[in-house]
Amino acid sequence: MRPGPTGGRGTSRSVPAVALGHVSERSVGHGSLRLYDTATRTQREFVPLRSGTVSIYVCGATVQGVPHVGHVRSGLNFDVLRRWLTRTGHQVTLVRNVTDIDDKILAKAAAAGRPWWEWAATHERAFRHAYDVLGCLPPSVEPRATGHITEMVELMARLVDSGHAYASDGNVYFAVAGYPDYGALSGQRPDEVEQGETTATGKRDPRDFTMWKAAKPGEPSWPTPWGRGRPGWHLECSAMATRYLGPEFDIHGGGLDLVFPHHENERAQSAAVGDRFARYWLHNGWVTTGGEKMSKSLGNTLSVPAVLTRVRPVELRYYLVGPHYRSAIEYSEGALTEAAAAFRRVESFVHRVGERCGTPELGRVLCADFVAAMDDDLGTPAALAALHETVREGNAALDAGERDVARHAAESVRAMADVLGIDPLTAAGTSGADAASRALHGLVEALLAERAAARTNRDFVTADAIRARLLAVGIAVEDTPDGPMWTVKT
RNA sequence: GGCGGAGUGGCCGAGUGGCUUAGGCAAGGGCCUGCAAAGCCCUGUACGCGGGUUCGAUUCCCGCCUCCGCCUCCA
Repeated sequence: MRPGPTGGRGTSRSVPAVALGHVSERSVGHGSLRLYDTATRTQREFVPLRSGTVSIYVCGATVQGVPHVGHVRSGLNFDVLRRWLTRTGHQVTLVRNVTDIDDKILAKAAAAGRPWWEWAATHERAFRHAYDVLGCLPPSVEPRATGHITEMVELMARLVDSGHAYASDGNVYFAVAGYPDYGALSGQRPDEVEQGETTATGKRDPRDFTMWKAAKPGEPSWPTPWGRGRPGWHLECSAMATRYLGPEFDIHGGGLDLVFPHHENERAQSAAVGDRFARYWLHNGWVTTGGEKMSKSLGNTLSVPAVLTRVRPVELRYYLVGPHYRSAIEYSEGALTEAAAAFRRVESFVHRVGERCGTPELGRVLCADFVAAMDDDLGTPAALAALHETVREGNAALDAGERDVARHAAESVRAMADVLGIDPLTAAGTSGADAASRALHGLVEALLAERAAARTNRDFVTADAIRARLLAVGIAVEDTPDGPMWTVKT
């Protein structure tokens, strides 16, 4: 627990009646966000290149299949980063690329007997839908690899001209020996490393990696000064990051597995032509199943659409955003269910306040503990603890009839939840204000009026029968000092 | 072989050289309630194993065990 100027958790616990005394308006632009930088293996204070603006490049998906919960964790983690930066007064530019040309896409499309571009487009839509439904704010741009061949060729030309790359039989390789800093990001020793694309024989050094692959019969290709071919994975991210964010930008993110070789290679390509490239490198941890990394070969039982048949989107988001972004998540149905229950506690608090005090606004006031937690390398676990403390204080205030305190607590809860993308009143999968909902509302209210009459007459048999009948169709009724509340159970 | 991560109470999941030993879920007791539900209060003393440093270690150091990731496509 980081002791803050207001005394931290101890203060809020011992003086619950002044629950709002421990929250504070975040002073915009004066934060002290610290982020763990993979390149230095330390937490560093985050200072953007240009004050007030932040540029982020996140490696998105290779759109070769249906997204699973591991894929979207990355998108979610960086969405939280983006929301926090925005909330603390930064203008954020977020680039999340789409790799739409790649060996696996070609192979899977061929196996399915479909055009590669259709296969890629289909799964790109699946990914975007998954991100959307889980409440990821849209990136500033989602560049596709195939749309940036020109930039890639330009970058390769610079590398070839400066002697950092060479062409051989239509392949273009990066010469690792000419870049002494190779390995610094990942901690790998170049001598111990052997790059994967060794089937090609034109390499001058086994450590060299492929930037561009020579055309093969039946595969798509684009023209270059060294012959037709298609881009390698590493080249495209360097080209697209630079295209949209310039030669130097603030944060480069992605999954832990991308550190080597992908990000090491990106950095080498860009640094070799004199670009400073990313200033901070952030990597999120894995979602594993049965102790093993969730790989694409495990089938689609953990695809996002499959999991969303069991919990609501916002509940899956709570599950994936709750643990620290750098720790591993061992996926389990039990833990997912617990996360859903934890979210519902927050949700029902906001609804309780709404029923009794009017719908709480989306507040601006955050707990000091919440701010401290988020500034500490996006400490979402401690941030959620602060949020839950506020829920408890708000519930207590509600029980004590202190409506103003309760309403303020709910507004603060909404503000904190919004930073995490789980505000119960706006998050995906939590609303339903259409015509059918209004009709349902009228019907339930009519039955509850009957039940109220029965209760007044102390005819509890009838009253309980009405409640049981509603419950049987999935509507739970709870009596409160302010009258009955009902919710549709999901 | 090279590089790196992890083992916390019934479960999930933070964190820390001792202090009010997060938070959630589940459990037990209590308050409230026609009942139920929700809510609130209380309870629960955990840190893989063996050494070492220390007044004191789950937290630092050494060794060991187990598990996992990257080095090939991967969020």
